[in-house]
Amino acid sequence: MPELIEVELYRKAATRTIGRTISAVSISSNKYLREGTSSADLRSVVSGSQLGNVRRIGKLLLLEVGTAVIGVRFGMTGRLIVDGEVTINELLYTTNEVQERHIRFSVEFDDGGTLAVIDPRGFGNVELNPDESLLGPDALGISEGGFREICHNSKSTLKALLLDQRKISGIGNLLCDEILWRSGIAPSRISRSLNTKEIKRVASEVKGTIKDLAKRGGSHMGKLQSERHENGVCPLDGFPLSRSTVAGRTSWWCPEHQL
DNA sequence: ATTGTGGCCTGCCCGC
DNA sequence: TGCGGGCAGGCCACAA
Repeated sequence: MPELIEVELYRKAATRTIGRTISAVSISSNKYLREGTSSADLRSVVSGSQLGNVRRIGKLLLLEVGTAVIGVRFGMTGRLIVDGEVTINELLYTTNEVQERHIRFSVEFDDGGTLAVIDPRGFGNVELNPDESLLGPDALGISEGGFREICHNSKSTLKALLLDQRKISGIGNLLCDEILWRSGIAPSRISRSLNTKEIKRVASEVKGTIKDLAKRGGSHMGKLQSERHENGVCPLDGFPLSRSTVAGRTSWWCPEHQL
């Protein structure tokens, strides 16, 4: 589950390749290219060019090459390998073993180095010049006022809102449950029903939780994570956790303190 | 505008 | 020992 935290680590690792000249790109299969991007386009844009800036919006990694931008989405099991070094050693719901057949995309540099995406399940994709305007503000940069406005304009549940990358980008299912748990808000709460105090709390926990989990080692290092299973109990009050599907996603939450 | 469902694809774990 | 089924969750297409 590469969420904002993991993709930020990928971005940092990718900065090591800024300024290098690209000698070749390869893609495992056209299936790994997003609809609208062809391998010929990709090749013509990058051949002989230098890698420019490396940016991130939410879970989307952006590699600038001349005037073009290569967007990389990591799906559930994608990891970045820079010069043979795997950026993250442990990811949930997948194998962490590096297998050649799982390399989906790679950029070779004329100095012999590489930047590659390894993604066992292949849910990720590569897109040329992705429409960045489709993504909401990055979760780490969201302001309280901005968050209040998003809440007031939404008829959906808070869980659906936090996971909606068009409204706020970077939060995945695990981060989401942890944020809600720390905020004391049930996932099924309608966003518009939050009072000023609650909005303040959630806005603060969005940033606080991401920063804290980054320190703890990743999206899967939340305090709730170890109890996200049958018969799990709330680490805060010991109450049995509830499991339900909200916004189409498995949600674990404490009915005692999340209201 | 929002929700639900199914699909993509692989690995892991469980029960038989 | 091995096989099948269920499940994990990011993201998209589609239907309602």
